[in-house]
Amino acid sequence: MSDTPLIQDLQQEHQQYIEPLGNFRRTHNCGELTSAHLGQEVRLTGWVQFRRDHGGLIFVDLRDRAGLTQVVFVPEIAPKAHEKAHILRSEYVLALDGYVRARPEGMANPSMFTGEIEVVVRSWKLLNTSKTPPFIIEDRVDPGENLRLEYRYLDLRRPRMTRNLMLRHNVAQSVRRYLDENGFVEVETPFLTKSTPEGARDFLVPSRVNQGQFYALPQSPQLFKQLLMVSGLDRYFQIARCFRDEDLRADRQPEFTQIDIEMSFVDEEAVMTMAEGLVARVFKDALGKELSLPLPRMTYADAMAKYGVDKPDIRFELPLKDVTAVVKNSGFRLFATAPLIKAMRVPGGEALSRKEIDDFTEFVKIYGAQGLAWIKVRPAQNGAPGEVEWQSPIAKFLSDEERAGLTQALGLEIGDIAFFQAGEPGMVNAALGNLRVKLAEHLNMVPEGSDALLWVTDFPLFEYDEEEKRYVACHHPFTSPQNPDVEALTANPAAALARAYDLVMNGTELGGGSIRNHAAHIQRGMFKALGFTEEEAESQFGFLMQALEMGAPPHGGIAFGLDRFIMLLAGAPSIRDVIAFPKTQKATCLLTDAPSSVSNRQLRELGLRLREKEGGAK
RNA sequence: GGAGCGGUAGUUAAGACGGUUAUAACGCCGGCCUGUCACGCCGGAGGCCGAGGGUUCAAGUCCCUUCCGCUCCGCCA
Repeated sequence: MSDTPLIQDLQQEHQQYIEPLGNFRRTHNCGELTSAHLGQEVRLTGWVQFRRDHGGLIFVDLRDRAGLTQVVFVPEIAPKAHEKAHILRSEYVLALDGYVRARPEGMANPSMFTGEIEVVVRSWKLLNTSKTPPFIIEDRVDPGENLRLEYRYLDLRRPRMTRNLMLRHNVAQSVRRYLDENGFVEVETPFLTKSTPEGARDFLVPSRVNQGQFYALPQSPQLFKQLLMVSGLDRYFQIARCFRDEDLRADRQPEFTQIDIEMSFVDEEAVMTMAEGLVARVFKDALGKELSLPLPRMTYADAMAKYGVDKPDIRFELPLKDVTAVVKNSGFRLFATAPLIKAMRVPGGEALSRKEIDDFTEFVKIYGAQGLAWIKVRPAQNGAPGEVEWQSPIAKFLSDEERAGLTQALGLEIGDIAFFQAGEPGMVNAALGNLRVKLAEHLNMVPEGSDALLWVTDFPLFEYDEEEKRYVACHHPFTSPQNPDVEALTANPAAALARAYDLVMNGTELGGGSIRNHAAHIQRGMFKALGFTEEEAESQFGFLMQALEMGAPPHGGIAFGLDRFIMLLAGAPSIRDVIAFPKTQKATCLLTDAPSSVSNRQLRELGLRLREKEGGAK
């Protein structure tokens, strides 16, 4: 054993100083005192952020959720308070009495909101000690994600995280105010509900009372909000928790929150106008920013053609161009056989190094690309002024005519690079569409602090699922087709368009919605087109169709991903940073150690037995 | 299901070519310090290099297995 007292010993030794709160009432928080409060008697509570013990003077930065205030222990003014202050350590909790005074000439700290003043302590009490925290409670250093999640309550003490949660609160309140003012009624829908095979994997909850049967946690309140329209509620909203048992991402958690909205007697315009107003209100309330309305719109087809994705980031240009017609007959075999060839001109990209291009080539392989063809346009080495030279692995396959065609189609100029992708349309669009975003970041083409919102409309109604060998709903199966002719739907599902719309912000899908099928026969046609037998449709969604037959009004709605919205507003790199207690990528909670095994007794009550091999119950 | 990155002191990182006692900063502990504010100065403690196995005279470093965290593909109506 060493002579140094253990940290725990010190903390325990200090516990003798702990006093009860008693009838102490704070008068201010730690973020609000300024020169306007000079001379006032104040009482503060908070945590010790930093202690600067000068032997004589002792300074402490006291922190609560509102900010920091410097408090000072002065031996000449309060000798007892000063003497005891030597025990203070990081994250000790205290309550103090004192008065506000100006800091001496030239001692103000302009980087603190409360930097003009300090609180001179007259007396104080220790409310609790703290072990030395596993990491410094500060924005400056990011500890590892596992530590942050294991000690989430400390992570949330960090100003950045506290700010995110408060922003989230402000947005939620702003949403509630706007929707309330516009006649929306907040209704809670069940968490224990029915599993449906369409869409994401359900979280299942075994029923004790009905053994062998399961509830599902809702992927969204979709069906219930439609039923509320049949109820005549007219305008519904809910800030609703949703659950999807799918793999996680930086912007995806298994439980997340939607701002869920449904309206009766509306068309697309009415829903989109209302939704724009909501978003503008949030921008104003939470950020103090004006959003100019109406928001721009783009069809799905245009988005895919120009940006390769259905949620384009339009803060920068870099459009994709279809050059299939220009080069399909070239000597480059890949071009000759590809169903689609697209290219993207990058102004100034000629400066990209071989290494950078190799990295981008690796990047597009993620999306199934075989490689990445490119052309650099430079001044000719020993040609006449203005004459250009192409440096490119594929230039030798291109005729003069094809080169002229590309130059014109892409608007190529000296200093540019153009990237090409050829193959199946899905791969070509994914590869170039994602490369576009990657390049814009790499070349700093994304303007700081600018936000670009837009609507994407006219989505396809169906998409073909290669695995299941059938069409599935693009949005969800309750979305109304633009052409309600059920015969046409089943005859040519690929051509059908949906009355659906997505709101996109900076390349992220913020929300999406649609006008629903309120006529039962059209809803039946949808199920038929999706390959449901009448019996399947009846057993899974019979209750919906029965409701539609009981005077369902025309209705539609939208749902926003609250977490993603906050993430964008806060500029957070991960959705975990705007959720108080998120899960890891393996969907576990490091703080509580969930999920965990349960006793055999609990399993017996549910009528469940685990497979023998591994991971059985205790 | 798959690809990639990471795990070294309490924390953040360096060390990677196999070769003395494994570094640094911050934090922590002790002392000094009356205007600091990421206070300063002096001194000190702190390590199963994620875990297990292997190769070798010798492994933080090479090989295999495995656990944990992150990013991405698939998946997410």
